[in-house]
Parts: sequence; structure tokens; C-alpha cells
Amino acid sequence: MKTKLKQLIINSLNTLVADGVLKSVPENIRLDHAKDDTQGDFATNIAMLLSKQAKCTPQDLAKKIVAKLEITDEIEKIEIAGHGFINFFISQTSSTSIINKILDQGKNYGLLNIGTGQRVLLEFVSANPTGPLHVGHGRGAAYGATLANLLRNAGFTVDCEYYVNDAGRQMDILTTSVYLRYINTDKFPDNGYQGEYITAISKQIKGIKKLNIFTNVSKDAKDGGDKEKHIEDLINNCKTQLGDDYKTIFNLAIKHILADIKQDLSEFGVEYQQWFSEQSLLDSGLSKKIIATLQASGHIYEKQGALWFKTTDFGDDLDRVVVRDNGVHTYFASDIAYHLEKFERGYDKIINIWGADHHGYIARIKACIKALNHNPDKLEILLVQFANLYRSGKKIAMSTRSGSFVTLQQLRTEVGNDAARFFYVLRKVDQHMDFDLDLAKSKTNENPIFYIQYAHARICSVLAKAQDNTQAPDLTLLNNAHEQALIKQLSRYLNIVKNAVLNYEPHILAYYLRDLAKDFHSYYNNCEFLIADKNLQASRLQLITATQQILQNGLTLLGVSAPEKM
RNA sequence: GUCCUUGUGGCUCAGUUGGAUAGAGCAGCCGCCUCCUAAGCGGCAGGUCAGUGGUUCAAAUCCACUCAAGGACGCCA
Repeated sequence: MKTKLKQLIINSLNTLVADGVLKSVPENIRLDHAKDDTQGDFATNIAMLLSKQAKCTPQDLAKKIVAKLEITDEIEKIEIAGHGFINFFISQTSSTSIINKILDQGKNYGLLNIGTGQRVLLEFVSANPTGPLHVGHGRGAAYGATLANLLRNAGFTVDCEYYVNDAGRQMDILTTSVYLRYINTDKFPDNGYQGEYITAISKQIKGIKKLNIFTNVSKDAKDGGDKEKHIEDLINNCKTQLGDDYKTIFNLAIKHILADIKQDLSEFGVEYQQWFSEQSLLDSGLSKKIIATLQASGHIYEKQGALWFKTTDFGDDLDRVVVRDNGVHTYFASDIAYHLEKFERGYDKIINIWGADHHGYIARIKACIKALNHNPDKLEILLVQFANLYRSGKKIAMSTRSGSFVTLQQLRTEVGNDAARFFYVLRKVDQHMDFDLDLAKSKTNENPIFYIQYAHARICSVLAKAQDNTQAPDLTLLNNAHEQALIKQLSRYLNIVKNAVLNYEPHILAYYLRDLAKDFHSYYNNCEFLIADKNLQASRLQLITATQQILQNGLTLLGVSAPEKM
């Protein structure tokens, strides 16, 4: 309908160009859904845009455009508003046709072909495997999974990937922490991982010697020493004294934690196609090879015993270290290799969803992509702001290291998967989010997810009670204000889904579903469906069945269930 | 100090990419179950869109500056 109208407008403009009124026709014509009934169904601002060119007032130009407009029977009337808007009123048979379209296509209604044939790599969460996921990760998980759904719905082939940081110092701290719990020392370091899950893992260790690894160790912070040095010494003792057993403990720890994370995400409806190990980049030598390549091409230089990437050549404000003077590769070195690897896998689009704290990394990652002769525009980095957690009106401080945090799993069991998925996605990602635990836990109607699901359940309930009706529906009977509002809302769905995916903004869909549910609840309270007039009943049931379908399709995209009963 | 994000009723947030009288939910007040699920509906009240200037037919939206909040700026991961 919209494209048809656009074509009619373009035709009209073209004849005006031929008549010498206009010089040229713009490529893009705005045709929006009007927000008010008095403004018709669609509105265009074209007359205002071109009035200067036509050297007349917007109103006069609008009149000329309308005069040249071919009237089809789908258009009921056309009005020119005071400012120069041209408002189109669509005939009823044409507007109700959306109902049949939705019913015909069912689950497939809303599929788009924007991304047909394009492959997307979507990386998200990628939390360090040093402990369970907490509520901050939950936001990235919900957003990423929903974005994947939207992209697939738009025709893209999407691979979701989790980058596992299973290399580096944090892994040593993890391993040492587990061992310290195993030997059950009372001298646990400040800088170790103190969560209870560490103790749980340590109980799985069997047949490894309990040694005193506190010999020749510098003081911890609480004794006036340096906590970094303290744990460094412990790690070294652990490694040298345990030998091969160290690796055993390491493997045990990471296996457990990863299994936990996978299960957690899976229960949250978040599935990955790939889990990419950082260690594999070191093992395969790819990391080393790339550094050599970059060194050969002059992008990496040596200073004070360390290797530096000249990211300033590509817009970064400082050069960055890739290999420390002790020979250890930095996290950044792995990241370069990882991203190169991603590019070489041949995706059309690479999307990273990062926590807002990684903001400083964008410039340097894009820099090395340029240095490696790839197109940095292929990589899109989306930042998700932190979710602050509030309990009893107070912000909860969280730290993985100290073990004081609310896990994603705790949140899920407290508020339920549906509410959690929806709540997370209800905010724009670049918006700081206050997650009020008490509010989310209180199962009242303050949570909009119940409102939407309730609308769906109500429709199911009505349809279940409806007896078989052989009467054919006559959609022209759907002419009261509630019905027209609902029909209009349904006709917005395609556009909503399109906007949500193009902008990577699932919240657009979330808000739409709430609006749709509102129109339905209003209809429900004002009109009866199961009535004596079987003809009208059949028509109304068609309308709410279409509504049910859209609610279902939309909720599915958001990863939320559409219950038949509540 | 440099960079990023944000600033919209008492609270939490939308605002279809520059459009028509700035919208929801919660909290407040007043109404609606003999009826398909009251987890619902209807109504009232509540705003100088942080501020100033600019761009144009039109600015919450774009530009500049100011103010305020949060974050990022390691040979950490």
C-alpha cells in the first residue's frame, strides 16, 4: 500500500516536472503513518520540501500535486492540511486487507529480505570465564540474542559467537584461587577470586598433593604489601611446585565455569554457533605470525624492550603495547589476531557487542584492521551501557573478584526468563539502565511483559470458547473506533520490525507490542466478541486472531514466550 | 585534561531519524466486574524537552557554547 502510494506521488511529481512547475523529483519521498485519525492513514511532507523549488506556497504546491494524482479505489479521500501536509485516507476494504495477509502468512508474517544472502558474525557476552555470569552480562546476552533473532528475521544468516578469554594472568589467578580453596588455607589473598563457586570447584579435585605454597611469598595488601606481587608469587609457587597438576586444576576449573555459563545462557534462550578460544590463537601461532607481519610492514616497533603497535597512524591517541618486555602477549595482541581471523572467515558484516567499559578499544581495533588492509567499516561495534542493580532503593556494588554480585541465574529464577529478557531489551542500549530488583521481583502489573502476555492469553481464551462458526467474516463490519485503531496498529508491524533491525534497536519492537496490547485490551473492554450476530462475531474473531499472531511473532523475536493461559 | 554516552511531568522511560496539539507506564485523585481472564478498562491532574544562541516553512531531534550526571583513557585482563 505504502509503496503504491509513493509511486502515485512520484508519477504526479513527474508530470509536474514535465509541466515545468518543478525542476526535479527527490529520490526519497517521506510517507509516514499518520499519528492521528484526523490526519488520515498516511501523510507526506513533500509539498513543504519542494515549495521553494516550485516558487509557491506549500499549500499551492500540494494542490497541484493532488490535482495530478491518479485516484484509485483504494484511496478514499485526500486532504491538504494547513501546513501543507497531504493526508491520505485509505478505503476500508484496503485497510482491513492486512488482516487476511497476516492470517495467510501466519508465523512468516514479518519476514524481511533486507539481508538475503548476507552472512553476519555476531559476537556478544564473551565474559571472562572466571566465574558465573552476573546481571551485567545478562543485558548483553538478551540484547545480542534478540538482535540475532531480528537479523535472521530480516534474512541475514547469523552466526553467534562467544570469545573465551582462556589465556593470560586471570586464568592463573583463577587456578591458584581454586588450589588455595583446595588446601583450605586461612590466608586467602585479597586479589584471588573469592566467590563460593571456587570452593565448589575445589571439592572436585582428587588425588592432588596439598602443598604449602606460601613460602617465600611477599606480603599481601592487608599486611602492608602489594596485592599484585603477592598473588604473582603464589601463582609462581603453584606452577613450579604442582607441575602437571597445575594444568589439571586449570582444566577442571575452566571446564566447570564454561559449562555453567553455557547452561545459564542456554536456559536464558541464548544459543551460540561458535565458542572461540583465545588460547587457540596462541597455540596455533596465529598471534605470533600477525605480529611478525605487522612488524615487517612497519606498524609495530620496539621501545624499552616491548613491542608497540603504532595505532596513532590510524587515529588512536596513543600507541599500544602488544608484547610486554617480559615477552608476554597482551590481551590486545590476541584481539588483533582474533579480529583478523574473523575477517578471514569471509563474513559480510561483523558485529561486536561490548560493554561500555571497552569503549577505548574501538579506535585501536579499527586501527589494526586498517593496518591489515581490511575494511574497518565492515566491523560494527555496539556498546551496551552497564546495568546498575538496585535493592531497596540502594545501588548494589558488584565485583567478580570479591565474589559479591548477583548472578544472572539468580535474577532469572527471581523474576523469570520472560520478564528478564523483556526488561533488558526495553531500554536503548546506550542508555544507562537501573535494574530495580524489588520492582522486577514484585510480580505486579508494573512489569509491561505481563501486560502483553495477558493480551495474548485473553485472545487464546476467547478463541477457545468460540464455537465453530460457519459464517463467513465480512471485514467491512469492523468499523468502530476500537477496531480501526487495532487494524491501524497491525499495519504498522512490518515497519516496526524493519526499523528495529536497521537500527539494532529491539526496544522499538518491545514498545510496539505494548501499544498493540493496549489497543487490544481497550477493544476487549468495550466490545464483545462472542455475540449473537454470527457474521460480526466471525469478523471480530478474524481481527483478534490476527492480533494474536502479531503478538506471538513479536514476542518470539524478543525471545519471550506467548502463553495461552495466565 | 582528552574522548564517548546521557539530560524529556514526582519516578522510570518512548518519541517512527527535522513535521501537525511532546507520548506511555508507575505513583496521586475519581469511576467500571449479573458480562469472553479486573494481571483489565475509562477519566482527571501533572512539561519553559538542562540552559543560551544559531541553521529553516518547521527543532525535544541538526550545529556551537555553557551547566550537570555516568563511563573510558595502564608494559591490567
